[in-house]
Amino acid sequence: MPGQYKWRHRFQAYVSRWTVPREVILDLLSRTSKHMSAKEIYASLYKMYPGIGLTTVYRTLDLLVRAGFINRFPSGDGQNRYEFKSNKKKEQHHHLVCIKCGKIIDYRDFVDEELELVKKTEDTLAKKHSFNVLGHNIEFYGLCEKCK
Amino acid sequence: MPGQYKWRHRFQAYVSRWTVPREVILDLLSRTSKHMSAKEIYASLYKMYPGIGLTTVYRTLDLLVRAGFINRFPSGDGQNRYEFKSNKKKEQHHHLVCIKCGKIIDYRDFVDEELELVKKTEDTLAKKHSFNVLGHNIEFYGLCEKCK
DNA sequence: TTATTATTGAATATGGTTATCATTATCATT
DNA sequence: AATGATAATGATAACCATATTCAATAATAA
Repeated sequence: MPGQYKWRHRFQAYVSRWTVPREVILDLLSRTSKHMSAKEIYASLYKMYPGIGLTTVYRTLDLLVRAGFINRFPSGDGQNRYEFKSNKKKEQHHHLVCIKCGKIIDYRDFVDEELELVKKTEDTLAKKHSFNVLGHNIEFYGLCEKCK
Repeated sequence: MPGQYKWRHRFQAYVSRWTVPREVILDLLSRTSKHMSAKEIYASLYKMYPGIGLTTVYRTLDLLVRAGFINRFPSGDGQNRYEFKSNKKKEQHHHLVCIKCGKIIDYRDFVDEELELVKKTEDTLAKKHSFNVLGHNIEFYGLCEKCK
């Protein structure tokens, strides 16, 4: 089965047991470029693994966020969405969110400038406030073509 | 009473009636630099206006966000927080949020660079995706001095 | 293979926010 | 200043995402 042991080693630095739910959730997120909610992830996995529980999805997502595998960000409609954290610069992006229909567009404009500023800000804030900066959310919101 | 008619004119471009709840909620937010949740706003106002309802607080906050008087941002603990939107450059800032205790630090570093990049990004995204950009959220998150 | 115990998942609770609807208050008109 | 149309309010209950509880299950070490 492809990917079965793909993340195992890195994952087990954070938790002791490698289980099917952890495997399939991480695998799903690594394969999609969608920004999925917990419910969507659950629904998607349920087809192939009818035993899986929504509770476990929430728990595992939380785990994956803490372990740095995925990003969690609020999507404006009251729920969080999750995406695989890529370390390829090509795939780095931020979000443009429609507050009416919820559509999310990834944008990659000014990545270099953004990353530079983000890095600089992170370093400065970390020093200045003795903060351990773990990540950031940058998003623009407004009305998409259809909704405005 | 100070502030009683302070916002009235600008406000009434968006709604037809000027009411006590609208007055006091807007007034409270304009006076504090705290990032208050709906519940906190309700609790704070309840002392002086025991008749006020939580429902109205939520409704009014929503109104104020849409009318551009205040910013709403998710604070990581599942609830939203609100802050008065200043047009004084001196007061513009973004947030550094502790994911453990919820502490929020306003930072003002690199404001010029940030604003420039934000402006540029907004313009580009608006054109490129026919998006009507209404605002943005920029926040860094991590662990504060006490929690790390 | 077995024992240990981390992990799971069903059920239930929690907590922020929203919808409903009868009552009340604002404000243009008189 | 009084009236009346209706916008706005607030109590209640519903809703929905997420968290907690706990008995059952399954992953690893021995």
